[in-house]
Amino acid sequence: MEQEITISEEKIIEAARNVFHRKGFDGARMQEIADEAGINKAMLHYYFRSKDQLFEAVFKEALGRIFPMLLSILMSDEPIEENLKKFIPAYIDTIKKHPYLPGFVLHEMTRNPERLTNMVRSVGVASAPPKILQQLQKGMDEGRYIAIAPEQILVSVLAACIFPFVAKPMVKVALGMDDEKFDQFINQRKEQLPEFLLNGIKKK
Amino acid sequence: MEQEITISEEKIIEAARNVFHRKGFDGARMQEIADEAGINKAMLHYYFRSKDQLFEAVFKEALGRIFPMLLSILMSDEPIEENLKKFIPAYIDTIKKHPYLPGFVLHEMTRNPERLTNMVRSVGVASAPPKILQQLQKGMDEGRYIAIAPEQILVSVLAACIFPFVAKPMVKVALGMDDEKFDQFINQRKEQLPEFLLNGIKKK
DNA sequence: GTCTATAATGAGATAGAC
DNA sequence: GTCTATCTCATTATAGAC
Repeated sequence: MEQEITISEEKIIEAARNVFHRKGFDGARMQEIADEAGINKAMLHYYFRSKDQLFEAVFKEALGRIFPMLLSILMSDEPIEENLKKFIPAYIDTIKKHPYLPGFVLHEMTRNPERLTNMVRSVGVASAPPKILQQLQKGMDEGRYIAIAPEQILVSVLAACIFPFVAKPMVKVALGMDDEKFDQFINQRKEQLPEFLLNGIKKK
Repeated sequence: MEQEITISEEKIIEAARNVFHRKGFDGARMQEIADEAGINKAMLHYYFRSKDQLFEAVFKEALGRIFPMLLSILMSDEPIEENLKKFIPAYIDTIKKHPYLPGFVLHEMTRNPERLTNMVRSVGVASAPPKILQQLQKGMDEGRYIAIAPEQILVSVLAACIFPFVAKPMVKVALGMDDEKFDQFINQRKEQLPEFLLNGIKKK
């Protein structure tokens, strides 16, 4: 019997993830989630009580997928070159598996920024100064990197990884791609992005 | 009397823009738009007939703000250096005036990609090959630029400009900024981004 | 053109049988 | 645990007075 629970609960979460990721909280319908899970709408309430709580489960799961990735780049002890060459392809691969995840999180954060602030507060992230910023600063002081605020570089790195997925429809139209071409584009990006970004940091 | 029309209509559009940009179509409430415009809910329907049509007006306006900017970078005849140095600060300035616009457009495109496809089709954009891609290719062929697919560079440029606004809450938390600090961050970005991106393109 | 009141519907949530 | 039927409320949309 216990297995039944986990099976249904897992089916529900999976369906809810699909629907919430694509449509956001406001656009999602409990009926659609139930249909996608192949069960009855009442079951959603049996397991998760309300739409809010079901959403909360999906949103926390999403943060749980994103934050470790962010922290791994922010806090890595490795030199930046190795860090980016390892991190960027891994990051892109993870997003490929859940392509709607970044847009979902960004949209829901915009809709309700306090939720994020509260979560961070409650988890009590010590918010240590990211090591990657220190490393960038050091490289600049030593004249190896060009003089750009480390924060600007960091945001540009994340932007370069995440944005293509958030803007997929726009990219497809602007560059005349179908889904297959877009997938090739992402694979190419995995290879070429570290090179491009590192080249941007280094002094001539 | 005619003036009354345009005044009310303008007030409504402005209120609808504020609400739709922040909450998206699904999260927006006609009541909230009416309150924000300081008029009665019924007036919204008098002027725009339905929520769908009011949204359509706001969405078209949004595309009308974004596409000219995109085309101006894509199709500029100027050398890339001048193009980026002029375009990026101008782009960022425009977004600063409507900070929720990019997230709004991206979210609504994800929610309904066909709308975009249809619009582009109906406008019949000839979709000429972007000149900036040709210029990048030329620079590579001549050995001035590093060998990265021009499309990857183009998307990275757009990402670097747009992403900070879409991810504002995340950036603020990750880097411990308040609104004032974030504004300074954006101003700094306007100055430093062209430098960083051009450095990324150029060969050592 | 602008308002109040109300209709019509959609969606989250619950009751209760099995 | 799972389903059907139903309740309740929020929200879009309209009717009709002024």
